[in-house]
Amino acid sequence: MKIASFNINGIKARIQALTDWLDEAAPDVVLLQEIKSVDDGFPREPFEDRGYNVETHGQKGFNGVAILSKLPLEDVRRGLPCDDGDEQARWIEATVVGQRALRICGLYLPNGNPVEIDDAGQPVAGGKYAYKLAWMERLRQRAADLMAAEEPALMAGDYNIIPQEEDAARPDAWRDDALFRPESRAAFRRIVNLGYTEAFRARIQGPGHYSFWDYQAGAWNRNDGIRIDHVLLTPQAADLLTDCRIDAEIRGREKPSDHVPVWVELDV
DNA sequence: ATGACGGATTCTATCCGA
Repeated sequence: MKIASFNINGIKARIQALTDWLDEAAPDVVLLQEIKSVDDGFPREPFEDRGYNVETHGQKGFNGVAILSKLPLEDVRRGLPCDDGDEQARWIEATVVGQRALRICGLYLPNGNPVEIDDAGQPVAGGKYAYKLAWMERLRQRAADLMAAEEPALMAGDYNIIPQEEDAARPDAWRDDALFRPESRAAFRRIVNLGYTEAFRARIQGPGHYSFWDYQAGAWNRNDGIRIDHVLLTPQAADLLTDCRIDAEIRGREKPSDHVPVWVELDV
């Protein structure tokens, strides 16, 4: 089963690029981020015509996540638990019903910029950086519950985290950014250290592998990228991992997203 | 260099992203 994550930066603007990629890559499941659409405005037909079931968790203008699946989806849940009235649509999960049940979670982790830190080094309450770190703590709690279930499950999406220096072409340019700050990377490690396998690094080592290139300043042509889209696997899912790739080349096509898909193949 | 580029809504301006 081929499962992909793709931050498409606006579903309505990406119909052609997304359907072209779907026809070539033929993923069984796609976790989409930044659909930038309300549920009723999501263009379902191009995907249903290709045999995908569609589940969305959208909001007006920004954010929004969705699942496309050729297999049936059950027990769809929207939003992280204990979200305390979080209005931002950043989490959707469901069970893919195949020969073996697989729990899949799609996430769009907050960017967190600008970084606001007080004199004691604490994130300023109400700021975007504090929101990012609080969201990551809620994610950690959900990740711990998933781990405790001891079943095949994955959490994939735009984590807005550069895990290591090798995951940025110019790490020094990101040193004080919310994507690379020590607090952000530590929060990411607290999740991975619950026992998750970061699929890409389980398969491929070394620098030069990116999933995002800014639209500005010719970042793609200079390969000035960062790797911020990740797939985390429970041990029971990691046992099934046979491949993980980043489809970087589609960044050079017409009207691309600024992110590219990352996908895993699971022997299920 | 509080810039650029691109998508969306508030739409010939502004907000947001990374």
